[in-house]
Amino acid sequence: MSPALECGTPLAAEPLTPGQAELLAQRFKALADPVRLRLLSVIASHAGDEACVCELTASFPVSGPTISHHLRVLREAGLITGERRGTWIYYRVLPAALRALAQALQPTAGAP
Amino acid sequence: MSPALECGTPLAAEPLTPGQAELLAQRFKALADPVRLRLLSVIASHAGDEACVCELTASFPVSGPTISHHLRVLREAGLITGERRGTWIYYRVLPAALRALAQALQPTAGAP
DNA sequence: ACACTATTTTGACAGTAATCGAGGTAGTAG
DNA sequence: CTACTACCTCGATTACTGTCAAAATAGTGT
Repeated sequence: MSPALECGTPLAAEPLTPGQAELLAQRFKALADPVRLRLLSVIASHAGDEACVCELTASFPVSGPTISHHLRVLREAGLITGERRGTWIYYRVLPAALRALAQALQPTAGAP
Repeated sequence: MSPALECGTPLAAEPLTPGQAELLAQRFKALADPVRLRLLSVIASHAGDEACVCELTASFPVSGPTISHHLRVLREAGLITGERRGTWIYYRVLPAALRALAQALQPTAGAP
């Protein structure tokens, strides 16, 4: 899923096409939840740049299935990736995806 | 509303507090809609860095009230500001707000 | 094969958000 | 004051999203 991560369009340079807007909105929608933002930041700031689901579940006042749901949303948005090692599944963030979104928000990235 | 725009916390540096996450999510939620993203980009890339509502309404396949609704969401998220001049109301983006959000996404802004 | 743990999937429910039409407010012009 | 334009607010409808409990899947160990 999400073949190309190309959200590099600087929002303020020229009007987004409906397609670009749809794609960007999909990514931002994944960020538009406090639990998901915290999940992202916990994973990103964790030692080894990855975290096991069990650690995440323990850090939030929501049920396991809910954590799983949010991880899936983040995964399908191309913001994180998960890898199974034995009993546990470890998630890590994809920095390029975050960087691409940050770039899209940059006000007139290369304007004179 | 939204007294301080301080979203400068770099998501990946350390786990967000629930409060920070709530605040950030609120802003990202405003960006999580294709119409709003396009409104933002049309305004930002418009000559004079501002656009009249009538121009916006004409550029989208949605009704006037819907545009008005989206502009209100963007306004209440602190991303744009509107000013009445005679019959027309002109909106412009607040670049600092976008920059703050971009910064929050920067992966480990100043990590060694 | 069985029991046990870790994680996801499924199904249901409640709350929220996008959209529109109808009606209201503000400003301009005659 | 009336008519007209630009924009907003209100109320209703429809669609989506976050959440949980229950059940399914995957792996480990006995």
